[in-house]
Amino acid sequence: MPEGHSIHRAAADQRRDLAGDRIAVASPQGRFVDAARIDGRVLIEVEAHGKHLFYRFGGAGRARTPIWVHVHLGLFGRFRRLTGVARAEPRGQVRMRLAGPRATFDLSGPTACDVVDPAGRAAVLGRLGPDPLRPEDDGGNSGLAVERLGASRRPIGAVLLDQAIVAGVGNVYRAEVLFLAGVDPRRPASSLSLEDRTQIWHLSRVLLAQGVRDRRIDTADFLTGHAPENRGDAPPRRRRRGERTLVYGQPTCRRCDGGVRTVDLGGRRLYWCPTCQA
DNA sequence: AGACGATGCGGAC
DNA sequence: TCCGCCTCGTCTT
Repeated sequence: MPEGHSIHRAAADQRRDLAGDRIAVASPQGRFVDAARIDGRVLIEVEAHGKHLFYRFGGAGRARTPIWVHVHLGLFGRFRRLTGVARAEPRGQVRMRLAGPRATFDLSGPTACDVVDPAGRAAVLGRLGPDPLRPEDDGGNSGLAVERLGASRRPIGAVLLDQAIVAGVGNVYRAEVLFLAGVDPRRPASSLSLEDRTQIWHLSRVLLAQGVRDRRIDTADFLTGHAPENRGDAPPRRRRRGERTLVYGQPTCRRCDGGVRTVDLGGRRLYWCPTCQA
């Protein structure tokens, strides 16, 4: 699941259902050793930055410095939202359970789930480029993102996955963004025009926003003009697996029907259409 | 029942 | 550049 859209979706859900309440924090599986330090505090805020999630908890006793929990889902991490009778028994390996009066969220399989101090949080944020899903990054930093996208001679397909350049794009959205931009992922980033780089940033924003809104990646509508922003409030039709992307994981291109090419780039599989992305 | 792969990343070499 | 970690749904036997 987890590219930036999953993290922003989780932050919005948990902000809505948990923030402002006293939260019972536990680690049924036991590997979140610091759960007891957070248990019973009030959750003040949930922040998403790229693929990173931060929870700010209120002080306990004399402690004044904010205390944060940092979560990164990695490849396998996921949240389950539980309400009512379903809330009792954790299913599978649950690293962290956040239980408020209104809902419970179970976290399993994260790469990171740790208590950090403000300096620790700042260190993580310092490694991240602008996040297409953060409004202030689009307003104030889109120029920075567009500039960074062209600052390297590495292939644009590698640059777009670099969280220090743009924070939140993962392997699926990389393929889909470059496909819709009509850009060959092997091209050196520094050879792209300003228009290309601006378009890549813009598409990153629009496609990630689709994922937040629909709770899953489904870019098929962007080919037919039925993208979420044109759809009103109609709920998205649930497509079958394998029908939700234009090139990612596809044997043939959904636009021209030609063969999709793949190459392993840094251990990640990159998909593109050599005709539509010439 | 068991194998396999996945939307990620950091560290060792 | 490769390896290891994290978990679970899906596929194969």
